[in-house]
Amino acid sequence: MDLKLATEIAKCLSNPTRLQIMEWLKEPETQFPPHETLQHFNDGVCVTYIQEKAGLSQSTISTYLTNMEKCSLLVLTRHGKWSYFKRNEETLKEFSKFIL
Amino acid sequence: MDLKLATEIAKCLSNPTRLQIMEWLKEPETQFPPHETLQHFNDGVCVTYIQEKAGLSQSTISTYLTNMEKCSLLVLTRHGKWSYFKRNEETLKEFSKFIL
DNA sequence: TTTATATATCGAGAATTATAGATATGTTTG
DNA sequence: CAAACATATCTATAATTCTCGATATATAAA
Repeated sequence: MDLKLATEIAKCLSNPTRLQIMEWLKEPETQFPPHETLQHFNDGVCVTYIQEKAGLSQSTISTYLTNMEKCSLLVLTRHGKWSYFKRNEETLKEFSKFIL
Repeated sequence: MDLKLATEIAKCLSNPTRLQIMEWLKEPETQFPPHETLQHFNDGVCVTYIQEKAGLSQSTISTYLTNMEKCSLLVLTRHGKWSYFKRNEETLKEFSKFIL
């Protein structure tokens, strides 16, 4: 973890909606309805569910999630037409270690 | 630590200069010259030293530090005409706990 | 292979942040 | 008290971010 990456990560966390998404993704089972196709949350939550819960536009949430994935805060897994996002705990630990 | 405060903290950390200041303040002895009046770094580092090292204007650095203190990332102690800033490790730990 | 669905990307205007110079405030020193 | 020094605040402009609607892309269903 270097200064540049840590800055990008902090930028992602510096918006209430994005930070809230990170919190929601700690416990997808209690925060989101189950997915029809996937019977578990192993790969995270689809964009639509996150978008509906956040209440912002589809394009905004998609951009958020893409950027969060680019700095490795989130892991993206595609299944068919769906994109599932989950937290990358390793990055969060490294970021914590960097600032502490 | 709630979402609002955590967002403010992340905002402070989302700028390379501010994040760098937080890193410098981990080891003031190795990063800054000794202060003439204070013989230790117990209360942190004065604004001028930080400003000179960062290379931005006095007003910009003063604003940075004031905001970082407002969200309790830094602790301010005044001695005469000097303002000394040091890290608030407790806040950093709480922030880490919040995101992990 | 047309249509519907899910997500990504583009372009633009509004809102916020970055940063500086000028100036104000408070402290020390002559 | 006047001058010098350290820091804080004000004001303004440049740069960046926020956020959306429109549109593109990719997959699935009819």
